[in-house]
Formats: sequence, structure tokens, C-alpha cells
Amino acid sequence: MPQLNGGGGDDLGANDEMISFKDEGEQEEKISENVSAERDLDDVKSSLVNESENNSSSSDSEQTERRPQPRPDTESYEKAREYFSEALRRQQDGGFFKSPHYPGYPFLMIPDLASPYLSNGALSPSARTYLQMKWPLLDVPSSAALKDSRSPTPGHLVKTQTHIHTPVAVYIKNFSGRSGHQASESCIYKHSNKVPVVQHAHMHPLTPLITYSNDHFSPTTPPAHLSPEILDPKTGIPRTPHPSELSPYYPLSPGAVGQIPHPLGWLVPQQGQPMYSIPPGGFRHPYPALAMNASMSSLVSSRFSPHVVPHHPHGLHQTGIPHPAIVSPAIKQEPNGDLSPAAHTKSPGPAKKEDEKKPHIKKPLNAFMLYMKEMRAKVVAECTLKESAAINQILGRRWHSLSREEQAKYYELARKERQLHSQLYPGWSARDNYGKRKKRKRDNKADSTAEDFSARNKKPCVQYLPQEKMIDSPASSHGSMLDSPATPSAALASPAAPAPTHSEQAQPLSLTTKPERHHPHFSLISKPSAASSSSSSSSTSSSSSASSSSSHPSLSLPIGSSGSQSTPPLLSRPIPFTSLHPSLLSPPSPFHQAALHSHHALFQSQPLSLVTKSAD
DNA sequence: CCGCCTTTGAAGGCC
DNA sequence: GGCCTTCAAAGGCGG
Repeated sequence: MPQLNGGGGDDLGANDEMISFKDEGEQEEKISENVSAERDLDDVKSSLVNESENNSSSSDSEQTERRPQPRPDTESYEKAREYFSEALRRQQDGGFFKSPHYPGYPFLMIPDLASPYLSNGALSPSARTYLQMKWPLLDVPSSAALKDSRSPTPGHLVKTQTHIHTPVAVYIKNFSGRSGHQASESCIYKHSNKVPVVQHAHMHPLTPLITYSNDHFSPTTPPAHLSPEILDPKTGIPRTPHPSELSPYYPLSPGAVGQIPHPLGWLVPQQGQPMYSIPPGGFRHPYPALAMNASMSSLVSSRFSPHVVPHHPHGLHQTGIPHPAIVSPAIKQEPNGDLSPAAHTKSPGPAKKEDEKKPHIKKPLNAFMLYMKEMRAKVVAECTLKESAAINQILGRRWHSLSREEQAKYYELARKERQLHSQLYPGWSARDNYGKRKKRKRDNKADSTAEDFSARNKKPCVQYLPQEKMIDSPASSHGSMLDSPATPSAALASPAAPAPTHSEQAQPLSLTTKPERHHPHFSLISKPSAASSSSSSSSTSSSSSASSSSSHPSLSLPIGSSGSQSTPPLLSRPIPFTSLHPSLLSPPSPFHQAALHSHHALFQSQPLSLVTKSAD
């Protein structure tokens, strides 16, 4: 079971240590190695053993004599060798390369890690693969990167055998495991574009992001020798796997061939798009910068700052890996994706020109946005809704129904996103994007009342009367619980909530959540105030929910039925979808879910039923 | 074709 | 520090 502890580190790498894997199933993945390769590497292995044993005493020259002569790019080999030597020492202690810095974090050894060299001095395929996974875009592993070999990486955690040949493939495996944990015990099929993707439940949800932590990328190009067969000979970019190798879950845009999808791309596969839309020509910014070490932040900031970054002739960094947060204004304004110079010069006015020159750096997604990205397609598929406004309402309620652990994952993801974003674009401010979207809603919101709100509804839809909301008192256990975000802060005050875990402490941002948002509409409809409901009523309601946890609020049950009395639908607006059943909008409370922890997977995989059941 | 709708969270500005 | 505003995604819908 993935577990977050309260590391509280600020740097990206620190998050890695907050995640520990105790899945013994990983051990099974320490599979037997290719026999022939082993044979080839036996001599090297023994030499490495000797080296590791006499590491301190043996001189460099002796080591040089013993091991195969490295090829010209010795530095990479040397560092890799050091790493593997250390790995070998660890492996001899029980098969796991246990991090000296994170002792409680056993992670998988690659079977032939100890034998990184072939007899001819070249890196073994597995070692290459491993390096490719660990430093997908690495030219020369930095000392920091080597140092951070202690950090768990997907490379340690994924099956290292056989068919994983490219970083993209590695990401796919990890990303696809993202949601598997919440859906089943072993693996699930996640449908994306009708194509099922096998997902391994034991993969930690944050794994994909770990991949992109500081430790695992370098803003430099990968060494051709590390994985020559998978690199674009021209660019040095890992090649794009054949479509058959790639899950539609992680599509690459046509213009992004050879590019690694966004680290959070797994969150958006449903739409067939990366998290941030990738313009046809790709982004101007190199994605590897996402992985810069803190020590490199200055370098990266100077290199990749939107205003400083030099443009690659093809609009890409030499790595060809863009950052998805950057959207060319021209692209936004030119849906056809015309990036020709003419397109840029089309608009008159120097001011506009300047605006267009500035790439539009989007805000990093917050936790809820990440959640929506991931779940939208699922909801769409389950209830055949397509209207985003309605979907978002459902997702908003589902969000509140998430357990703290699950929300914590998204808070953590969002935190990493923000960190990456801030490191990528140090000078960027959310204010920069002000005005890029048309001013909207404000007037409406300011003037809106419960009455004109209903009057403004133009679509035929189910009316959720404000009166119902007024009935919803803070004393309503379900209502208050659902209304109140399942924030750790609220949950901490709730004895009935799932036992506090490290995860809550590990998400500093979520601890500062506003329990209740001042919504223009909600403010008028007696939604329990955050302060009152979270402090006083949370304890009472939680206790009541604890007692009510015996009831099984699976989605197949008309949850709205139990809540319809005490917990009317919380929609502030009608949903333009007449067939929406309240159960769609009232998933089990986090406390129910907690009580039904063992049924969690069932709940998650339970399709939302549009069948209206008797409220009784 | 553009903006609205709708959700939550983050961030910045203002008082 | 609290409040307000804007934006982030998404896609149908209305003017």
C-alpha cells in the first residue's frame, strides 16, 4: 500500500522519499535474467564484486586494468559503473538495492544491474535500459543524479525485463499503473479510446511524477551509446515507439514525434491529449527541464525561461521535448495550428505582435483539475454526459467524496506540478495570464441571486431548488460531510474518518484548504460555513457518520435516497441532464468509503448507474 | 466563432 | 489575514 509520510521536503526530490513501497509483489518482478547475457557478463560481474569489496583500497589504475576499457565516453560509463557497483553491493545484501538514505525503502534491483558491462566494455542491454529509464535524457549523469540514485525511481519499480525499451514505454507502464491501484487488486483494464490498458494495481499513483522529479531527468541529451537503438539518430531523442507499442493512453501528437509525453500525461489519456495541449509544431521549451536538479535551477531558468530560451530551428529544444504548459498564443488563436510566419504576422498592431511572441504559459493544474483530467472521460463514459458543466458538477461532488488519501495524491501531484512549473518558469506569475481570457462571469456573479440564477437557466434541466439547500443544515451528517471537502484538516478533526495517515502530513498545501469556498450562489443558500461545519459539526457529523457507516452506500444504491431527505442535491445549478440520478451526484462519503475500505475497488470500478431506482 | 457554463484550488491584489 | 478575482480543463450550447 503506497504510503506517504511527512517528509515535508521542499525540493522535488524530497517527494520521492515520501513514498514507500512495500509491495512484495515487486519482488516477484525480480525475474531471472537473460541467461546468455548473464554468461556474457559473468566476468564483469566478478570484477565488479572485487571492486566493490576493495573499493577503498584499490587504486584507479588497478580498477582500470580489471574492468574492460571504457569507450571514449568514459564519464558516463564510469558513473554508471559506480552506481552499479554500489547496486551490486546492496544486492548482495538481499536482492534489493536499499537506499542508504531511505532505509525503509526497498526497491527492485534490476537483475543484471550488477553487470552493467558486456565483455567488450559496452553497457549491457539491461543496464542501458536501466540507465535510460533512470536518466532518460541524460548525457552524463550528474553527480546529483548519481547521488540521487538512492531515490526510488520507476526504473526500480517497473518490470525491468524484456519489452521495456524506451523511456516512453517505461512511462506508459508506470502511468498506466496510476489508476490501477484504485480500481482493483491486481490489475484493471482502463479504457482509453476503447483500448484497454492493463494496469498494475501495485504501482504507486505518484510514480509517474517521480519519473519526472529532479533526479531522473537531465536537461541534456541522452548519450547515444546508452541506447542507440531507441534514439533518433538525428536528434538523440528517444524514438517514438511504434504505435503498437504505445498505449493510446499516452499519445504523442503528430508534431511531437519523439517527444516524451507530459509526466502527467497519464491523467489525460482519455481525451487523447496530453495535459497541456501540444501544438502541432511542438513547444519551444525543452521538457527535460522539468527534471532539473535544484542546483541546476538557475541554469535551467536561464536556459528555458520563456523569454530567454533560444528557439530551436524546429521550434523545439534539441531534445525535442516541449513543456506542455506552454501554448503559443498563435496556436491558441489559430485553431488550425498554422504556425507559419505568415500566421504570426497576420495580426496587425505591434502590441498584439508582442503578445503573440510571448508564449502563453498556462497555470499549473491544481489538484482538482488533475482529478478532473483523469476522471472526466470515465464519468462521460459512465453517464453519457458530455457537457462539461454537468460533468464538472459530478466531478466536484466526487472530489468531495474522495478519501483523504486519494485527494492527497492529487494534492501531491498538483504540488509537484507547481514546483516543476515554478522551476521551469521562475519569473512567471499567474497574473501574467490575467486578461488572456475574456473577463467573464464577474458581473453575472456579482448580480446573481438565487432567483435570477434560476431565471438565467436556459437549458431544460432538473431543478435543484435553493430551498432544498436551505434545508441542508450543518447538522445533516451526510450533507455536511459531502459539503465539506474531505480535506485532511477537516478529516483530522474527525475521529470517524480513516485513521490519519502520513499522507495528510505530506501534503502541506492541502492543509491550508479553505473548507468552504465563498461561492456566490452557495453564499446565499445556507451552505454550512466552513468554520462552523468543519470545527464543530465535523466532529459530530463524523461520529454520526461513523455510526452510519454500517450502511453500505455503494453507487448501486440510491445514495440520494438516504441523502435526499437529509442531504438534498448540492447542485447550485440545475444540471442540464434530466436523466441524472442523484446517485450520480452523491457518491459515498469519504467516511463511508473509509468504512468500506475493502470495497473500495468495487466502488471505484462501479459504473455509475443511470437507472433510476426507487428512492425508498 | 466566441464566450458561457461549472467545478475546485492556487495565486495575486486589495483593504 | 480575509476577501475578491482570475485562471487552469473541458465540451456542449447559445447568441
